[in-house]
Parts: sequence; structure tokens; C-alpha cells
Amino acid sequence: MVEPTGLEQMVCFQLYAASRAMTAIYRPTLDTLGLTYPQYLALRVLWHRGPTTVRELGTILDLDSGTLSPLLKRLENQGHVRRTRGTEDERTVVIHLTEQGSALRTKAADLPAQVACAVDLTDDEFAQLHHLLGKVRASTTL
Amino acid sequence: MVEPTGLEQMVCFQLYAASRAMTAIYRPTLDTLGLTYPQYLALRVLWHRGPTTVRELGTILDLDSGTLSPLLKRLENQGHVRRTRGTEDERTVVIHLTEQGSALRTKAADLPAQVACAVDLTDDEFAQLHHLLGKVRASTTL
DNA sequence: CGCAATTAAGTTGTGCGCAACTAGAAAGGG
DNA sequence: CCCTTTCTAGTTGCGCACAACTTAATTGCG
Repeated sequence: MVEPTGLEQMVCFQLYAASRAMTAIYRPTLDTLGLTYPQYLALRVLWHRGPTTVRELGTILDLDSGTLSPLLKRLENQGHVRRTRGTEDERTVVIHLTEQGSALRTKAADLPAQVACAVDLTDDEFAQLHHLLGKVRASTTL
Repeated sequence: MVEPTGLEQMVCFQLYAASRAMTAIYRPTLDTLGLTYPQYLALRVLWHRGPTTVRELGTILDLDSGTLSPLLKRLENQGHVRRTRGTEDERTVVIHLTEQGSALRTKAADLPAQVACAVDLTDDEFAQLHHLLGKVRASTTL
């Protein structure tokens, strides 16, 4: 290690820089769909889970209502989702995909493959990276 | 993998989530110093390199002037740095540490160790992670 | 039951990131 | 030497993240 900066520091910075670099790969395609990366993540959850409360989205994406509320409002204004009060528990707000929001799924279908191509890692390396990032998240969440 | 989401996607999300989780570890200590994580990164560069132009900082941190200009202005308002026009090339702005800014270095000295402790990875795993993140950054920067 | 404690979502305020643009200085070619 | 092109910072605008707070609904304990 040539840097006199300390390894953990570098890992943290690498994490910070790599995360931004990765989302930058998504940006051009997401731009054509009129989506940001966090909006895309929220839609993915809805595509896979169906109707989901704000709280559940927050747990899955590790985001709070301060981030999600305005984000979901923008998705609603764009016509991709609808927000309805939960019937059983009126504190909750359930997010539903609209037809338009569901249709986006096929339009965004080839995004993961694009990204996998752009990033020069083998399947093994992807798996390793995934494993290590999981450990980082696990040790920090506790 | 129970998720039907595709590995690259998950890696990207893991990257995004792990990066935020990592900076969250720094936050409590940085709060006591009155710094944000990006401000801390900028100061690290100055601690190691001495006077540095905005452009050089941008290259090292992979940030543009739209991010750095206001960040550095805040660091100047806090008394940690001074900004002076370059003498040879008057387009450039050189960032200098003040006494106070240099003094912060010792106060932040034990931060990396704290973080290394908080994250449950072996030295080998840190090295692996560092290597893989480097590859991600390299393949995306090109 | 009644009421305090908890919980869900939203709001406000601050600081990034990043795109798009501006102002001003330097470089370079005719 | 002038003028276009390039380059450095800075500004503006938007959308996250996140802390702190508000509102309203639910829980649960005496």
C-alpha cells in the first residue's frame, strides 16, 4: 500500500467512489426513462413485491421517510405509482404500481446486463464482491 | 440467492447501501469535529499533500467544482482552510490548511482504527474488497 | 376504559453529487 | 497580434440522504 492513509480509509473511500461510479453507469439509460437511480430501486422493489408500504420500502432500501416521501411523490407525479392509505392501519401508506409503472419494467429489463458488461469483473469476482459488501452491511447494521 | 433480481443489480445496490453504511460509522465522530464525510476526505488530501488546487482535489476525489466549491467555502467559513488565487495561473484556486485545519489531523487520527474495528472483516478481506472496488472503479472510469 | 408511549408518514433544513451554464484567464493558430 | 478554443472555478437548480421535528393513528399498560 503506497498510500500513507490507512487501509480502512481507502476501502471506505473506494466504496464511496465505486458506488458513485456504478450509479453513473446506470444514469444514461435511466435518463431516457426519466428515472433516478433511487427511483429505479424503489420501482424494482414494487415490480418484485407488488403493493408495498413506505415502511417496508424503507426497510428494504435502508432509507427513511424523509428520503422516500418526496421520492415517491415524484414517482406519483410522473404517473408510475399511486399512494393509498392502508385500510387496516391508517398510519400506513401503500404504494401501488400504475399500468405505466408496470410497463417500465420491460423497458428497464436490459439494464442489469448492460451494467454487468460495463464492469470488468468475472462472475466469481461479482460473487466475492457481493459477499464482502454483505459482510460490511451486516457488521454495520448491528 | 432468493432474489430474482440479478446479481449485478444486487452488487450495485449493495455498493450503494454499504457506502452509506460505512460513512454512517464515521458520522458520530465526524459530528464531534463538525465535519461531514466529504469534508473529511478533502482535509485528508490536504493533510497528505499540502496546498492543492480545486482541480487536483477534484481529480483525486472524483468530484467536480459544482460539489467542491461550496464544500471548500464551508471549510473556509469554519476556519479550516484558506483559498487563494494561483499566482502563476490565475484561473486556479489553491487550498491551504490553516493552523486550525492542520490541528484537526491529530483529532481525527484514530478515526480509521475505529472504523476498522466496527467493520467485521479480516485483513485479507479488506485487501480483497479494496482490490475489487479498484477494479470496479477502473472499469467504469474508462 | 383512559391515557401515555410507540409507530407511520410527512415536513423542514442542511449538505452533498451532478448537470448545465457563466465568467474570466490562458493557449495556440492564423 | 488578434481571435477562437480550451481550461478553471464558481453558480444555479434538482434530487437525494439524513437529522430533527410534527401529525395522526395505534398499542398497551394500569
